[in-house]
Amino acid sequence: MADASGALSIGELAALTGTTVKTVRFYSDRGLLPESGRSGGGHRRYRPEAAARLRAIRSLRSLGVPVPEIAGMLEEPPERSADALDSVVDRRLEELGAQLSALRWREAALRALREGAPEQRAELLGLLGAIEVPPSTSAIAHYWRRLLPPRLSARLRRSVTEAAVPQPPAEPTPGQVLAFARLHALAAAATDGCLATSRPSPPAAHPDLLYDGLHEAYLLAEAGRSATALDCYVGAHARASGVRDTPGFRRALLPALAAADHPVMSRYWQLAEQLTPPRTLTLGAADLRLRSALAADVAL
Amino acid sequence: MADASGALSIGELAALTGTTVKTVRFYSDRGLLPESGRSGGGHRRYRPEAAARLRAIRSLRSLGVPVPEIAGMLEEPPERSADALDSVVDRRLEELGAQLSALRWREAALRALREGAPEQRAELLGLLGAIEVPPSTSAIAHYWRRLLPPRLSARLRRSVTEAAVPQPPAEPTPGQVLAFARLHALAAAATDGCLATSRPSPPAAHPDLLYDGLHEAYLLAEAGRSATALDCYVGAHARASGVRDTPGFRRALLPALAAADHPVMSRYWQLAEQLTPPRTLTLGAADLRLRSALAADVAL
DNA sequence: TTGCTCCTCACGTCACGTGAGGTGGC
DNA sequence: TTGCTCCTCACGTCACGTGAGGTGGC
Repeated sequence: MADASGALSIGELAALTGTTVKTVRFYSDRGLLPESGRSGGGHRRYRPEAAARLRAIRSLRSLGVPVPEIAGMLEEPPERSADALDSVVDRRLEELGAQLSALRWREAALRALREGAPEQRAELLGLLGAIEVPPSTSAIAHYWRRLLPPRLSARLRRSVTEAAVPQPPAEPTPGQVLAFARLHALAAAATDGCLATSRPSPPAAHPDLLYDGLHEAYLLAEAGRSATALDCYVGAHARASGVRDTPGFRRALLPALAAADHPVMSRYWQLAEQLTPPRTLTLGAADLRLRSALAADVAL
Repeated sequence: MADASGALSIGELAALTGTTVKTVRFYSDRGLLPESGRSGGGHRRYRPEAAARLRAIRSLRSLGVPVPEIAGMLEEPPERSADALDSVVDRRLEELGAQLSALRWREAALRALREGAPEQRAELLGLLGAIEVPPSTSAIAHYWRRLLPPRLSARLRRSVTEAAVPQPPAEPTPGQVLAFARLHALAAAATDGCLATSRPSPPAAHPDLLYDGLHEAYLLAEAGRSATALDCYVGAHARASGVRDTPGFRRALLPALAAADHPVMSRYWQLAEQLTPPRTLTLGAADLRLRSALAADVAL
């Protein structure tokens, strides 16, 4: 029981707030909870206001705010305390967002592992273990940077890479985690292996002309403007080679594109599609669509 | 470089697998990664197979499997290893589920705090800090168990409590977290305060008859069978008092119910509704609907 | 005097990372 | 001999919980 002056012992304070003596001692030693003094025998004494302060500390702790941050907050003068709380809460929300996406990714990865056939497990474990949690696209982006023509401008190198590298979804399905892991493995193998020489398109004399034109063609194709898109697509290839778009060029273009194809690329786009939001074309799918349009056009 | 026999030094093994020497040493000391021996100077040596084992360990770690569990798995004989992996993965998925719901709850709680007006912050912090993360319904269930008539059978006590206590949602909105926190505070205040004597219904001579009948009436009301529901509702009250359902009883029932009302209860149901799935009636809403039906019936 | 509370170390948790201080191996 | 690798302690992380061994206070 509190004495006549209202001072509390550590046990009373703990009981009053539903914590433990050990916890109160811990905060006291860290300076979060000032003692009003010590008794003759060295026992801590607290003022009644300490209960409210302790409850506030415990509330913040239950929301995951670390002890040093709480200490910093409590040191602020009263007029700054609202702002201090705000910034602590905002920081916590950011951290929580990152933790949540990491856990969601892990959960989907574990499900992918469980859903796999027993004899696949070892392979799956290797694939899944090779990606970070949460995942990083840097290996895939690096793969693209090496794949693009060396003479491509930095601007196009950046924008093509951005368009070609799928973003890991915030709430991935097991299949998407697996697709991402396979993409990662594909990129890693190509980067430090012999496949680094494969190219998504035939070598072009003027890569900037080619990629700027392709970009426009893909946008037109996605917007459903097939005829204009095809002209733009062929025109880009023609300009890149320094020639004009003629029926003969169109006939020759198709086998030239097919010759530059690499099986790894179709695999890449197939995986990337699984990571792409619905109703959005990957670059690979857009290219494929334009090549069919070209084939139909040439066949006329 | 590995020597003629293929043995690896700790640094080679680390480089080969993309880990650090410190990490390899750690697993070695824990017995997860057997050394093939030591060199004259005490340097660890590893067989080439150690790389695959180390990669498997790192994969499992990246999925959050604790080191002792990995150690247990690796000690299993090969024919049990698939099962061992399964059970490790299942256990991890369970833990992850619990962690995810705790984090989602925390996130919503922090958002609720941020969305509140500055002058409310202290009160909100107190409310939110009083509930566990993830939340427990036990305080609210306890409130109900004390609230129900002492002579009610254990069966009905359980089923009424189950129906009256809302389940915390798996993906709560900030508003829902706040509603749950307020319910919790309401229950806690009533349990250890003077409000524990408030009753949701007038004292009944035969509480089992009353609650069984009310349960049926609520189900009928929820199914849209209003007329039958009203008869059932009034009948339950009549039987519980040992009388028959007459026009006079109906006229007297309405004020009797109103007299037994308590403002805390309407607050309770208002909060509970925010935690109830859409298109589902709370007991309170069902009761209210039946009382309006009774009022309309009496007014005829 | 008997319980109960309270005190101060010291250690454990989990998976390593970071030195310190010293040595092996090409 | 010079770098580089490797060795073994020992300590730090985070927020307490768990004793041990001793004492205050009614």
